[in-house]
Amino acid sequence: MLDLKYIRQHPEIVKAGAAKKRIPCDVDRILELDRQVRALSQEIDAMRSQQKEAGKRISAAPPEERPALAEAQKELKARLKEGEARDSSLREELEALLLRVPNVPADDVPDGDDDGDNVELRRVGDPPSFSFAPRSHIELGQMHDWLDIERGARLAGSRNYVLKGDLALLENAVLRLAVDTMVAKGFTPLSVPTLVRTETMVGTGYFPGGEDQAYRCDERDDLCLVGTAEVPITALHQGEILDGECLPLRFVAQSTCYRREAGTYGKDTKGLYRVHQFQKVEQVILDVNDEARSLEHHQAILRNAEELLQALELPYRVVNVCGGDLGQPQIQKFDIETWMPSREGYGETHSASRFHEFQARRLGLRYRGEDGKVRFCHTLNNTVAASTRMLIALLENHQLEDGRVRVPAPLRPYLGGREVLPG
RNA sequence: GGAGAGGUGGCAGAGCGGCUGAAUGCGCCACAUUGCUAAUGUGGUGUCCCUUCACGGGGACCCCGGGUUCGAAUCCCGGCCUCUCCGCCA
Repeated sequence: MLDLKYIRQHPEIVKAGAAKKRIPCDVDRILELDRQVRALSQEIDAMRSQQKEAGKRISAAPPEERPALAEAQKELKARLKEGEARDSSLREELEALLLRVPNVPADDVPDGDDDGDNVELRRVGDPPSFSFAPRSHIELGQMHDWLDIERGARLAGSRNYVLKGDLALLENAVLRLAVDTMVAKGFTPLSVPTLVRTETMVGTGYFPGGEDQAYRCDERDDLCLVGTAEVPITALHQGEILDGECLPLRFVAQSTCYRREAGTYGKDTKGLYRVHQFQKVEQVILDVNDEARSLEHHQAILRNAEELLQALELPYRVVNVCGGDLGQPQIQKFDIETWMPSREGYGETHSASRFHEFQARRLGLRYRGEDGKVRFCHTLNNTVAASTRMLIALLENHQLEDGRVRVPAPLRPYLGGREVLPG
């Protein structure tokens, strides 16, 4: 959420930002409502002040005079009530609009309509050139009885799967490596709920707007399954005023991620690329309200992911996501796309975002600075490793001619020292 | 799931329906005093909105949302959460 004062002072910047993101946003209506709310609240405050004065006079008056004085206040009470009703309906409309105002993208976010306009920043590692016909992760999975998509679908519907044997172990190995790597960098490991209140989804910017992408409980429980651990981690300290001394907070958590993938029918229907449930290790940073530090963190969390990919010997590229492909909350986002031979291209595996105070403002996540002032935090996050897409990349990039798969060195300790799977 | 208790400022903990944005203690900050530290004394110590060039002024907030009342932290209803006991269970 943007500061209403900021919108009031810089309406053109907000409008231009929304246009760059291709997100419709009626800034003028917001400004109009803001004017009305402020004018009305002045009236209401004056009436309340009057009412308080009258209350004091009544309490000071002799008991026999009180009924008459109280009677005289009834008209004011009625007017106040009417004003408050108008006030709350205006505020309700204003709030609903404010929740949908997109964060203003950074200047170096490229212009563009969709992911086709994202700008490649760098490529690291060369896609493998095979001396044989490479197999897809699906073929490799079936060949070794590692992957059961038919039964996954029978259990849980389309876009579900079962990992078996060494592939199940490999999943755990990648996740553990990811967590351990981040802990070694000083991140605090968390184990967090994946079922959260709707309020938490709103606070992190997924709602309103992303309802179709989330699984929600029925009306008995006001709970949603998260699509990423970003949600519970970022919201961990919602509603708090943190001691500035304890910042930055760096967290890492592995969680199951649930995605409805509404509107993707017919897209990436085969294999593990687009599924309803997977495991992911996520890194989140909460820090003071400082642009320079935010930028540093953004580079750091991007680097953390790149280092992991390099250690796993996976070729990837980094793209600067364009305006039209950015979500509502982000200031800027860098995606990492890892080479996937079966796609004959790069597939998104990581997404590093910075939000400025957008999420913190919605969450009521603040801190007290050295000067004693209370400010909203800055938040950032990035993937460390998402299970299924990492498995695709590992199987397909490191496959051998006989269908076995080479295990990159950092994963071996988690697989009993094995250098090749199966084996 | 059944029965009870409770949610007040950084923490602990008072609070008759008006004089309570809130006693008191601890913590914290400033100043004073003392070789240093400790101890002691004095003062200060919430968040947010509107308004003002400024000094200042007005308002909201005692878990959240409704209600009663001229007036609610205080009474009533609903929700959320915590604790105790019983039941059930990984």
